[in-house]
Amino acid sequence: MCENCNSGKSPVRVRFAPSPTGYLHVGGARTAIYNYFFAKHMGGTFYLRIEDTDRKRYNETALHDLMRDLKWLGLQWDEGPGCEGDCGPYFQSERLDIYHREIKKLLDAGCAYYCFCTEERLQEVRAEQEKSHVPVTGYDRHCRNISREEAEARIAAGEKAVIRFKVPETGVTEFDDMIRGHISYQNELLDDLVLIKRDGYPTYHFASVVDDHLMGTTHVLRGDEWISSTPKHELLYKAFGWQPPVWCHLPVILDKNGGKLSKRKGAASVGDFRDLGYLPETLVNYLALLGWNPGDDREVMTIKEMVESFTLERINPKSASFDEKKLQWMNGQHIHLCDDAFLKGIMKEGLAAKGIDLSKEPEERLDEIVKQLKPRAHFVQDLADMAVYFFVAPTTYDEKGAKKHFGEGSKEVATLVRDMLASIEDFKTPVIEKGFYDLAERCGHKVGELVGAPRLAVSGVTAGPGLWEMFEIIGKEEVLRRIDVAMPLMK
RNA sequence: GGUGCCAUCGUCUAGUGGUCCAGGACACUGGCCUCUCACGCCGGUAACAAGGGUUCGAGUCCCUUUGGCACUACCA
Repeated sequence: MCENCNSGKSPVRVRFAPSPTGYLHVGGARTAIYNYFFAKHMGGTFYLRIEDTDRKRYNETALHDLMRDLKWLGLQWDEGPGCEGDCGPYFQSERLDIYHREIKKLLDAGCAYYCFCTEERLQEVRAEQEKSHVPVTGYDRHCRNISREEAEARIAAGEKAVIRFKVPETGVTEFDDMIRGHISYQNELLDDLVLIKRDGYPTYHFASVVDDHLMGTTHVLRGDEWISSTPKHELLYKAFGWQPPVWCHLPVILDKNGGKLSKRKGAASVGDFRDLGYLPETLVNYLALLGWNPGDDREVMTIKEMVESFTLERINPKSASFDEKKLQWMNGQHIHLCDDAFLKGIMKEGLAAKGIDLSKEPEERLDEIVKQLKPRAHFVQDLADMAVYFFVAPTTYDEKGAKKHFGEGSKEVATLVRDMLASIEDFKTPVIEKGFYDLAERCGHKVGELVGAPRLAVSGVTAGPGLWEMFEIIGKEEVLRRIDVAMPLMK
């Protein structure tokens, strides 16, 4: 073990310590983001530790997805699974010998004891407490005074036991939280928590304290839900004679209505948002801003910029509501920030998935399409979705648009436009534009009255890039052909 | 029930006793740009939870109330 990891003036070492039981929730993702930002800002180490001590809930797929999602977000860990460092193993299930070694210290020091209470007895105690409305709840310390000798004899005789922490019955446990300040708990309200379970695995409380110390963790940035267990952890550090880390409890992320963000009600995991078409940069940026700000008015930022500005002092204690509208806006902003070549790649993939063959497409034509679509995209798949008609003629026409643009008189207008276009030799944007303006003047229409029907005929929809640009990209012959095809639908 | 945490526009937030009749962003909305839709630009609506203190002065400090959330497992 690397006892020297946390010796002396140790640089920052932080961790993300998920338990592989389900998908990576955005709340968990933000915890990872803050840990990552802090480590990188301080020039420290960000490590990943897998808290797989619950054998019933362990899920192999969850573990795989978790690491995939973290990498997708760009939060590559410096140490952890796949990047062994000096403090491994990074799976708690592989550290059982360590926990047993450490629990012995506590047992020897009289800070922990064996407990033989059955599940049933515990339930009865709990039920009794609930019924009588006693202010102090939790384990009644039934086995607290069984001597070490007696306990070991009973275990040798085949009895099963857990090991509990001997929490002081009086006094106050205090600690400082980086973002909430000073917090204190009366010890009498704390119960003797289980450290080692009946199956020999440690509980979260024990394993995380032992590992955080042994792995040299200097700052613990974790979810709010841990705040009420922190006095227990603090007491554990004290029992071991170890220096506790700097605590930093992060507020929760709520849904639009202030409730829990859950899959049932919509997107809640990193994977959900990826599937929806969000860029990882967007998600990281948005999540980071949910509870933190750089201290100035910047909002759309790159990961590099956020790392540079990140400080714990600027994290908010207040829980925040997730606003997908703003996320959407921000995705558009990040799409603007992407370079065209990258976006072209995404568009090509999307089009290929739609069965469109791009093998004969000149790259310059694809570049031009990306240029036109980029400011209009809010989701990554918008690029391919909006690009389809550049390659395939529409087979249907937007219903509302047809009502508006294929109505009385549209055939006449379309014919005029068609003939004008047919007469253009150099089918380029400025020439097409001039053609429209000249035609408008000639026939006494406004340009606006000339574009609706041709746009719908050629693209099938009413919204999109500038018509002249669109026509140039699609090309003269095809534009004329599409207008001809739609002509019978006009009146 | 107990304990703890939290509390500025609908939402994310700035604000660390005077420079705040509270600033920015999203959303909403009026307008500009314009061949459509976006983008962009200019404007508008909109908040210090309530009540007590402390202070010459409070969004900022203290107390109470209210509300929200978390924990109260041999799950994390």
